Amino acid sequence: MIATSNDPRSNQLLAALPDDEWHRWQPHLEAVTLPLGEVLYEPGVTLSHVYFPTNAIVSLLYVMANGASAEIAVVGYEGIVGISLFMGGESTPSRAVVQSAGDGFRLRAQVMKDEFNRTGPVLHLLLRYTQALITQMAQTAVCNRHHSLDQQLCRWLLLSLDRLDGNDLVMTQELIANMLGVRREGVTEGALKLQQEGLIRYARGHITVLDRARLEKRTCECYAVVKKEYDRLLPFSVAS
Amino acid sequence: MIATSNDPRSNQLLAALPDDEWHRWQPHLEAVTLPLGEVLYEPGVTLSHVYFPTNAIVSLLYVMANGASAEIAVVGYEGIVGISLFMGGESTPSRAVVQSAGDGFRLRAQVMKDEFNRTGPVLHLLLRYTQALITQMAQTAVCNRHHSLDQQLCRWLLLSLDRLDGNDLVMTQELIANMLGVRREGVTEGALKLQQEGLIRYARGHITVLDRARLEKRTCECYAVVKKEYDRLLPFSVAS
DNA sequence: AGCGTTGTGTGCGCTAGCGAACATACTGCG
DNA sequence: CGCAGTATGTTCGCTAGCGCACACAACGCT
Repeated sequence: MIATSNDPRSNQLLAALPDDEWHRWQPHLEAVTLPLGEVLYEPGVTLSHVYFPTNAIVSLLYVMANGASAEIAVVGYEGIVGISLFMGGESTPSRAVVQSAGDGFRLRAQVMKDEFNRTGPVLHLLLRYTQALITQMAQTAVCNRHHSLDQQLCRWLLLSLDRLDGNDLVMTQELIANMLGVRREGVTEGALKLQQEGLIRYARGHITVLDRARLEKRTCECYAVVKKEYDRLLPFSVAS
Repeated sequence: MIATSNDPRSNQLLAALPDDEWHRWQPHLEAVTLPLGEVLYEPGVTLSHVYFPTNAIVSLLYVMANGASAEIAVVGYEGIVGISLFMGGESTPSRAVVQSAGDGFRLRAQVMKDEFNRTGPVLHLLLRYTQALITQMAQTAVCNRHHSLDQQLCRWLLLSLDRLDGNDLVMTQELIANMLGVRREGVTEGALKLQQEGLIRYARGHITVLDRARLEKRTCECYAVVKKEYDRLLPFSVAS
């Protein structure tokens, strides 16, 4: 479902642009590779670009004063990184980090803002996307409050999988722990159970999902809520 | 800082409108009283109005399948309830409930959308507000993950206090527990400590904050992050 | 005055997840 | 080949918060 070449239209927001907008944007789109761990923006820093991942995944993380962190939301080929640019704040208190290496495109801040301010269909597309992102954040808050590490791990795997081509993810338990804001040992335990029951297989930073359906059964309602809302707000949205 | 009469301009978004917008809006603004517990919108239901609280406070809550709940964000005289209307989704998976009785104004959905689509300064004002709200949600997620019930209680008291005139809030521990998504007994314990140390005084659904400064010392960084971001994005914003 | 309702206080056993320390085991590099 | 670094597995004691049960006190209604 994702084009394998690095086609800008692999990003579903770009793909959803009407033809005339698309032709205006195209010359400004700059292809970028997004290596694991790359920081696309830091808290409080004015953004220079917005990013449209194609086959990369970007985490929006909040890092606390003591270094502990928590993932707020995740953005893949269905979205855009840097909404604060058109929302008007120019920066946010969070950090955007590449969670799964891949490619994407970017647009200079000024170009993005100019396009947004033309207030055609692009505006409504981006705002609907933003609402979907808001839902994801809200659900993350709920999930952090009420659900078990095991459930959250499943949710996280599913959200990542939805944004990837295939069933493999390159990801250590340590990194997952950072995203979820839990201990690495907790992730190890959860992953072990999943592996023993045959839902996933993993080894040294490489995870393969074997039984997606059972992952969905094990996770909390949060995954479905978010998925449904993305589907509703962005009809072209995330494949599963 | 808040006008005592029910003046629409007590709502800071309405107050921030340029004169010509304001004059267009004024005839459409309908004064409403917002009693404790009133539900302004339900998950998935298309909004009929947006609400501008003046001296009421509205909680955005997510209620799970099993009835447990968690507050996602809180809106007072600095904001607007029903952003999904102009964000394009028309509804959200969450519920808006009056957390502190008071007054406000509302605008019919169509009027709001028409105004938004004129895409003047109103658009940018509302989007900046939305970004502030996003920050609050993100920080709620982080706080739910990493901070103690005691800290969250302080944060909650402060956020509520910022949206009220004076130092009193009408609020039972049971309701606070629903908002925070914790047990009522936990809130009782936390509140007891605060009372013993002279930070607050309370009795049967009525809480008085005695020492705001020490509350701020006891809470986690989340409160300050949110406050700072509101101040930055909405320069007129929340008094303290 | 009496009574149900509502709000708060307390105790108890239980569990998930934490923090820390340490044990493997695989992998890539010199 | 050997070694350093990285990823995962395991243990142990500890604490916050949960679920449950119940006591009590204040309020407000008849």
